[in-house]
Amino acid sequence: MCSEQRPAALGWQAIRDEGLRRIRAREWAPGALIPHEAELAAEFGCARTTVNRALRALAEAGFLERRRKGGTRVVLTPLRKATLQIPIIRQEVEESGASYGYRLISRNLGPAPDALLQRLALRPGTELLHVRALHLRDGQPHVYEDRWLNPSAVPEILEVDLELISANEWLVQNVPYTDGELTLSAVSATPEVAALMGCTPGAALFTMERLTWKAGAPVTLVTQSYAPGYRVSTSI
Amino acid sequence: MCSEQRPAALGWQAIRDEGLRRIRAREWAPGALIPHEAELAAEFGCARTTVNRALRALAEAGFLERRRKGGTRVVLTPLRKATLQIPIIRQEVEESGASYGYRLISRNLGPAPDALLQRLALRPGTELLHVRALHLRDGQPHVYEDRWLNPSAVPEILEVDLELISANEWLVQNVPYTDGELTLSAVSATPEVAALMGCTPGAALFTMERLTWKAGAPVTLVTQSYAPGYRVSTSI
DNA sequence: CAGTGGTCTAGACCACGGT
DNA sequence: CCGTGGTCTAGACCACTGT
Repeated sequence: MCSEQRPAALGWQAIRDEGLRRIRAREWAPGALIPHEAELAAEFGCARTTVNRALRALAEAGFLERRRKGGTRVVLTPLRKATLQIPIIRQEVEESGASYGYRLISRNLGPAPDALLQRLALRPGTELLHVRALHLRDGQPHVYEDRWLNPSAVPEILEVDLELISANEWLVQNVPYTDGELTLSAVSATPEVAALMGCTPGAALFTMERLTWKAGAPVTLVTQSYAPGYRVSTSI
Repeated sequence: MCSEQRPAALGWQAIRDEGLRRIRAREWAPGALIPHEAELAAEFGCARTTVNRALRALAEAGFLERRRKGGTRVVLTPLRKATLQIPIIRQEVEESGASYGYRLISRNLGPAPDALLQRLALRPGTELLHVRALHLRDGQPHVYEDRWLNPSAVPEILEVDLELISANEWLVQNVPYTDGELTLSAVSATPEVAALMGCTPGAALFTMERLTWKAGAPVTLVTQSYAPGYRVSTSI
């Protein structure tokens, strides 16, 4: 009946899945090169673009490593990746139906510790703005925040009334684009933090540290410690 | 000189950046619809495919929400996403130049607590394999692991000698594909765990809990608590 | 039903980076 | 140099879903 029958069109997801199967089955061995895009396109009977899309997805998921001219290799150590959403604390609190509050504890402009400046790649003696604050949830301490800001990267921050808006929100709304680094850890509450948070000294606090850069200059280093019992979930 | 001059070709990244700028500048207001792909393609003088690529990137990054027929909206709550790599403990240890060791603490097959079974959506009375183990780094306790396995999902696990290979590695190598859920928290070391880990009771332990599913059936629920001081970093 | 995003194609050019 | 992946194009058809 039909003379010019095309092979059933494979979607890029099908090709991705088949690639994943081959990786898992060791048909594509760890560390080994896999066929070129063109070759796979011929095998699967689709356009190279489609293969590209599939292999790109596998690379983003951490299964493959791709280099121009170098070809595509199966990653030796298949680290799984999880994407976790970094909440804006106010929104996270309000969306859970609780009321949000913010309390500034201290705000100081002055020379920062040398160890910190070294980490930020700043000259010794540079002045930073040091801000400590508490995020409240239904009036109870929810997150303790310790933040260093670099006025030479964001001079406007010195004019902001940090009693009214948290540095976090001001930055999100006013600093164009930042790349940075996120570090997660568990920290024991110091006596001082325990007093502020209303928890027992030594309690285990889930802690996120964010270091952000704007055009090569450090903008802020913030450490946020959540009240005991906080959990963050994501699907993998 | 040149008669048919094309406008300078914009890469999809440039369009993505311009889109991000408009979102940040509120030119595309939170919650509002943005122009169709075709419209933007006309504006930027490129193919719709290119616009699609850019908007898809912004959607994956969490700034936009897209629906067929519904159009593309700016997300109301711009949660930033971070992807973190879930290490295979053995590899993480060995790559840092340390030696890796694994010690099985206990292995019991029997009825599981009802609360746990409820969480796994299993019938009360179901038997699970309960495995506790220690991952060692240079002979020192590094991670305490408490794991529940569902033999009805992976019956082969009952035949595996868990003294020789950690359940984690066996699963990675033998269970085809799993989706699941990852939960991060900070936990205080119980006296028993502290004794096993060689740390002080109450110490803050960074803890990852993973619940994985295979075709609708729960495979394993594992809680891994890292020795004090552990940090996990990622770029954002 | 109709509008919007999702995807595929065939071809082309380019950028990177091993050899 | 030259092979490989990265990307763009113009057009097409499809899938989902709001009206």
